[in-house]
Amino acid sequence: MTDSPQSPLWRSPVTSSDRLLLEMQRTIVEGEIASGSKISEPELARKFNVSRAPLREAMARLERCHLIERIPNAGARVVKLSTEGLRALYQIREELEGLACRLAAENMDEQEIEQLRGLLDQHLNTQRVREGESYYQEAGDLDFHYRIIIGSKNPYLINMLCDELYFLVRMYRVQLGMNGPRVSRAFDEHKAIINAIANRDGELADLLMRRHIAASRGNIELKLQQLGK
Amino acid sequence: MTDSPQSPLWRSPVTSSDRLLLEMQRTIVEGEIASGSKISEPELARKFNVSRAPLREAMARLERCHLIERIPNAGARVVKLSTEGLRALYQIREELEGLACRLAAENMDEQEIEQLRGLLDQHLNTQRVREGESYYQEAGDLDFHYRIIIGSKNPYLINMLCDELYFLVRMYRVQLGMNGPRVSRAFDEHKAIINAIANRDGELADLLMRRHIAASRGNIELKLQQLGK
DNA sequence: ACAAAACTTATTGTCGACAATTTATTTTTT
DNA sequence: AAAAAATAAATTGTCGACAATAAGTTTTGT
Repeated sequence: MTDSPQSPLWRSPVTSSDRLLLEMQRTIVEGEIASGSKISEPELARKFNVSRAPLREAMARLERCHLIERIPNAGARVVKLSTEGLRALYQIREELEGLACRLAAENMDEQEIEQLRGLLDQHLNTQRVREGESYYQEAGDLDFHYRIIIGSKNPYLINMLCDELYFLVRMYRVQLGMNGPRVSRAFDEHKAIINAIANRDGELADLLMRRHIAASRGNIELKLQQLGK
Repeated sequence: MTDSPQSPLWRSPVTSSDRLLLEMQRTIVEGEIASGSKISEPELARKFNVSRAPLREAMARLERCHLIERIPNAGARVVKLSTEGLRALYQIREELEGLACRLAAENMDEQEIEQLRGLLDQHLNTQRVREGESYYQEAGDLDFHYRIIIGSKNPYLINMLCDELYFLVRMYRVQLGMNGPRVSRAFDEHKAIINAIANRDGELADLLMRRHIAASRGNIELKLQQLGK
């Protein structure tokens, strides 16, 4: 129980179903397989040049991170994005990442905190160089959140957020094109959170992270409503 | 995304791996397969009279609810119970069930609340009849928590708590023999929580549930330390 | 006698084929 | 012609066998 080396995110993908999982996660998050479309096992098995055994194993893990939904004897579909789904997802995220911040303020060592600061500076630079490029912003933001979650040192929390929920979070952000004007504001919020953690003020870090995520949710929810649905 | 009919807890177990999952969950939680022992696929396949395909599917889902841990090409082991694990588990539980209470206060309809009250009365009776029988207390307590979680109406929350975390919770309680003197106190706490939900006071319900779970954790942690480890 | 390497054994991961179930199409009935 | 029943096609779930990897044992060398 000391650490959680189960998902292919934390170890190199040794087996064939590991590689499949990573590839399919990317494919679904990026929207290359349309949201809501049915998944044909024989078709995908041909496409990826594997048998159905590792494919089904990968699909079981895709279900685990809420990217597909399976019905026995009927098949699997890619999840549909919706405002209610986003709400439900971010309710959990607020709660769990708030907790992660509180625990990170207790459990992160000085070196980890310093690395976190470094990460923020680094992202500030790439952000200046590449104005408007949403990809870097996206990746940077995720790095930040991941490190804090890992800093909580709670294996279950790490597993739930990084291995399960975050793929859906990314899917919402990618498919709604998160290149908005929230860049610099998010940066300031990140900075404030780091300071709270460095001061070992878990309560404040918790509060700031909740607000940060709530703001992010509002942003995405707006986009979702603009797009008609 | 409206509801979550995926796990065999929410639909009747149609497939062979469904039945296997339910049986193995019970087996592990009750301790019939020793904590920490290795799981042999050929052996279990013979024991349950199935091929390895559905067995492996069931094992993938056992891993999801943290009852076993798998290492690629090396095999799977039943999880070991530990004080650190219990801590980590209950940290999450406090947070998520607190949230569940808050949401339940918003989203449960009058009928559900009434049923919840009925459940509590019913458990009071069986408890009086069968003094000291820990099984009924256990089942009753779980029923209570499950209903509130479902009352939150948040599919992700329901899935995470009922389908993933709660098996481990039960495993800790069962294997440490939770027949303690906390019976009547837990009953009063449950009553207070229901009242808060009925009054639509989500904040209070949240607080009371956190305390309730913290008390429960303290109880189990004590037992764990008594047993030497 | 101990350490390292080669070999043997056992377990896991993957494959192709078959059985069971669902979905789509055609046929029958009113 | 529309609805229902029967049939056909396709997809999912399961099986037994093989290949790849890891663990256990014996052999070899210093």
